[in-house]
Amino acid sequence: MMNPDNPEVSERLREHGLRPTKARRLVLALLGDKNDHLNPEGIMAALRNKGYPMSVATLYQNLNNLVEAGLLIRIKGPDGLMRFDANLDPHHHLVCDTCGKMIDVRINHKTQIQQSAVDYQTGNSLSDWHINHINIELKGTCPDCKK
Amino acid sequence: MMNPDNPEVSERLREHGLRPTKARRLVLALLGDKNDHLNPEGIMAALRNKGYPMSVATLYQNLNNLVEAGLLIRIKGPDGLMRFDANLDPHHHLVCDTCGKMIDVRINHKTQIQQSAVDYQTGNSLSDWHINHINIELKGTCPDCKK
DNA sequence: ATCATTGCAAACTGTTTGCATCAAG
DNA sequence: CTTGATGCAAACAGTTTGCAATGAT
Repeated sequence: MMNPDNPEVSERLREHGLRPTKARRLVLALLGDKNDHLNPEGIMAALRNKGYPMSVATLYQNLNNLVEAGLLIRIKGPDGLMRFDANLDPHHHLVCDTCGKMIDVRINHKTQIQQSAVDYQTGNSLSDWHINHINIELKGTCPDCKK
Repeated sequence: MMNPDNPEVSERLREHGLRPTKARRLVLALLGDKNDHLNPEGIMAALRNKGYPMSVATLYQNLNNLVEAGLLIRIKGPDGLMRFDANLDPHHHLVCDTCGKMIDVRINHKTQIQQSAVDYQTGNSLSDWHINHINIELKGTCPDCKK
């Protein structure tokens, strides 16, 4: 993982109004370069393995802090558990039904999607709503699980 | 709600290999004609209001039975709680960020979406995956909350 | 009569909170 | 030194499970 002692990490935290404590630097450094969409348990396990155990309370508190500060995005995994994504650019996810792996994808058809969407029962357009976000989740089988 | 004593309800249950017990008929009848995407608590409340209280255990057991039997679809609400949908046709959802209302929408651009999707980091196509489901969630503000 | 279903209470899982100790500014 | 962060343990919410009583075929 990226070195949590890297001044850039502390910098980023301060820029977003958070004290650069050890716990935050560890979490941010771990998620910052990996793109694993870990859940809280996975984060704890990863940090424990690297010799930096952290209490559940601290982890959850800081995950909430980091999300509020805009340094992480909270997403829902296929199991319904929260996962955390350090990729802040708008993007979507492709999830493997078999192993749960989740990768980031880029999709460009937002406008068309929005235009083609109609109320399921009436068939009417949705122009009386104000749509501000489109979230696309692809599901399938990853290359490894296809074998 | 649709009459839970309607023979059609029992029929549907039997067709799907489930005994037409009172609990199942009530849940299926409630969700069958409404399109409210209720969560378990909401279902219990609705049934209680109508004079048919049901224990949590029974409700959850039966929701699982009905989903396994293919009579209901389990979806995740914006709050992360499960909700249940009796609309079995493929469709998507539009959720109000303010009040949580959730309506069904029809979207026709599956092929284009699938074709335009690329791995976020490599930019490569996803042809090494087998994609079998696309789930689109629109978020915004509903007509009532816009006022 | 048999076997599934109900419903209570207890277990469980993931997440949050209270509070005394500890660390950052 | 002051204020915020940590971590334990206890609380919490939603869901599941064990089991005796009950209901469906």
